[in-house]
Amino acid sequence: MVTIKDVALAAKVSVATVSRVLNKTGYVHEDTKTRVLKAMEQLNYHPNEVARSLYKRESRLIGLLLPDITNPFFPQLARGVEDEIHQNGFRLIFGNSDENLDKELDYLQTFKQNHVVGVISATNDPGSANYKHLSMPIVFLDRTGEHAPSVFADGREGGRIAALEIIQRNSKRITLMKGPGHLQTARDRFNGALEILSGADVDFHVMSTETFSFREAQKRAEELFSLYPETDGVIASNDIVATAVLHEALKRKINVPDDLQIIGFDDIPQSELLFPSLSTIRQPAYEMGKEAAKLLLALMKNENIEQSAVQMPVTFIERQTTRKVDDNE
Amino acid sequence: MVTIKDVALAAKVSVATVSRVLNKTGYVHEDTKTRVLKAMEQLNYHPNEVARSLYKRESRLIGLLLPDITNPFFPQLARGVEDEIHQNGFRLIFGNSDENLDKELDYLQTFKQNHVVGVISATNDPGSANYKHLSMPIVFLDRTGEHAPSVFADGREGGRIAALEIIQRNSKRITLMKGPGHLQTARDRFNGALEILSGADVDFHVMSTETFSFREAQKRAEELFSLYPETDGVIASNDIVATAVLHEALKRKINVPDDLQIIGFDDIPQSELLFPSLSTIRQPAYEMGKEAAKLLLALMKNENIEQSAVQMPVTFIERQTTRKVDDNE
DNA sequence: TTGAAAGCGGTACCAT
DNA sequence: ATGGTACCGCTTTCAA
Repeated sequence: MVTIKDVALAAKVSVATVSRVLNKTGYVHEDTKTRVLKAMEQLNYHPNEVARSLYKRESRLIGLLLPDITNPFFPQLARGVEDEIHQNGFRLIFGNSDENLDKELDYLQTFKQNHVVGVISATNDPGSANYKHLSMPIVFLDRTGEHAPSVFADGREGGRIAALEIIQRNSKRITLMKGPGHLQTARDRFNGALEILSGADVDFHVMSTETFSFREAQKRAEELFSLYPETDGVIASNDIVATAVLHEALKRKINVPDDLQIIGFDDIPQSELLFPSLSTIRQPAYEMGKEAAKLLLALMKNENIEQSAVQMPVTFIERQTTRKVDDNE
Repeated sequence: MVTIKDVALAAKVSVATVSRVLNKTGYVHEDTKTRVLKAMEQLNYHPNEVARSLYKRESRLIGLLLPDITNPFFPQLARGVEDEIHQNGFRLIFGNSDENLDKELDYLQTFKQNHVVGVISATNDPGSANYKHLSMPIVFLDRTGEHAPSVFADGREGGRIAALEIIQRNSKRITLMKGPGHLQTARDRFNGALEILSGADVDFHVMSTETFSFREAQKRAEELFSLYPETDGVIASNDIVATAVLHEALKRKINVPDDLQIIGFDDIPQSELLFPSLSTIRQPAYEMGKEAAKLLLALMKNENIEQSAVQMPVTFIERQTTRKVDDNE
């Protein structure tokens, strides 16, 4: 491995000088700078980040903690984060936490041990002790943060929009699926929808799903249609659940969207690929990842950011599981 | 930050001794060992990985390079890798290469600068100069490696199986979609299917897709049905393309699987969620990730591994886009 | 069985 | 404008 010493030798200067041109700090004569640069070039020198990190007590690494990259909502987030930090010369240490606080703590620990300069976490529990005494900037992603820096979508508004749109399209007996109670984001969207439904002239009932797994959603979907066969509109807690409902409806030869409308939440990539394609409330996942990265980068430079909770807008994506809205209304 | 020095002070020993108990190396008296351990405990000491890495010239980090985590095939791979290395105390530096050799090189470079102990790469071009003089163990993932360590699925066999299964189920006029020519894996599965089709009593024609994007696949699917309306079986180059074909077929009210059978490739998670759910050739992505990690770990310990190209089996996943095979045949 | 000290590859202070 | 050198936190000889 070629070190700063080799470069110094080749350029006939001291390591201090090489360090100066490397970091563009302090005075260094144009000519010697050229010599040094040439030496670096010839030797194909790349500074050892580990040595740097040791002295400066900070690396060019950022920690990213996601519940499970295998869940289709998260890759978009991850990609947004990566694209943004990569531009700024940072790299990612990545881990899946499985919503497990011990695993989270373990990762946070190794992040620290590796001198990461900041972390982005999509934990369910931003209030956990894990984050209390974290001695570095952190931003929470996809989690409503009370006081901590965070980036999240406006779930409550999303819930409202979903309810409004389905009502506007004349569903009268609506089933509102409630996602896992321990997820703030799921609660928000549920409450938003509930708010509108309670104030509208429609019948509705609520059905809970404890996870976002397709398997469980399938079971609940079966129950839905046997218990409430009169349902003509479903507001699902996310796109996975909506997919399960659609699946079951098609299996029962229910006409979607004519006899049953379905609205999902998230707009994961495959929602568009379903047939009929899924109408849903879109969270701008990629952009959220980017925003979180931007916020973290800002936090790293400047201790006091004014706007440290950024709420991203959600939008209704009209596809084929909802009817066209009647112009005459 | 609490350092080894603090521990030494608290335990009234030298840093050397602390280091010894930390690494379980050399002699150290039971009693002093206990004292040291207690001091670590009390101070909540965690060794600085950066300092370690600097001295030893190797970290506990592994580099993972994927084309694009946003492509639904890759998260499974990533998860498999992570689970395996995590168990062994390693962590991941992760990057998306976008199949771009410069980005790849850039990542490989920063991996090195951070003292990663090995890399796992799903590059399209294992032969690239990028990997020629890489001074650390590497395993290629999802890429047929000629001589380098690699883990990949048996694409050729997958192609054969797809053709066999669709023929067995009585498709007579088959369209074989050919994936991007620059991807070895796509070529393999194509050639496997071609091998069987050419030897069978069926009509077939070949259609190329240059990417695996859903957009392009949609266009090609439209063309497929307008140019070859008599097609009664499609072997797609992967599940994304298969999904587009299914989409278009349903749009045209073609009865799947009665009048048209479709077989995909990969078995990405959403293939099961389609309606009708997609019959496909499954690559065990999660297991492939795990295998790659295992292989890398082995490579790191032992220079000479006998079996360094591990080929994983593919399986036909019978779902709803293929007909039941007739028992009487 | 333990400790002193050199060294990993940089950075930054202090001289000159 | 440049060089010498202490230091970042740990590991590993070497001596005691």
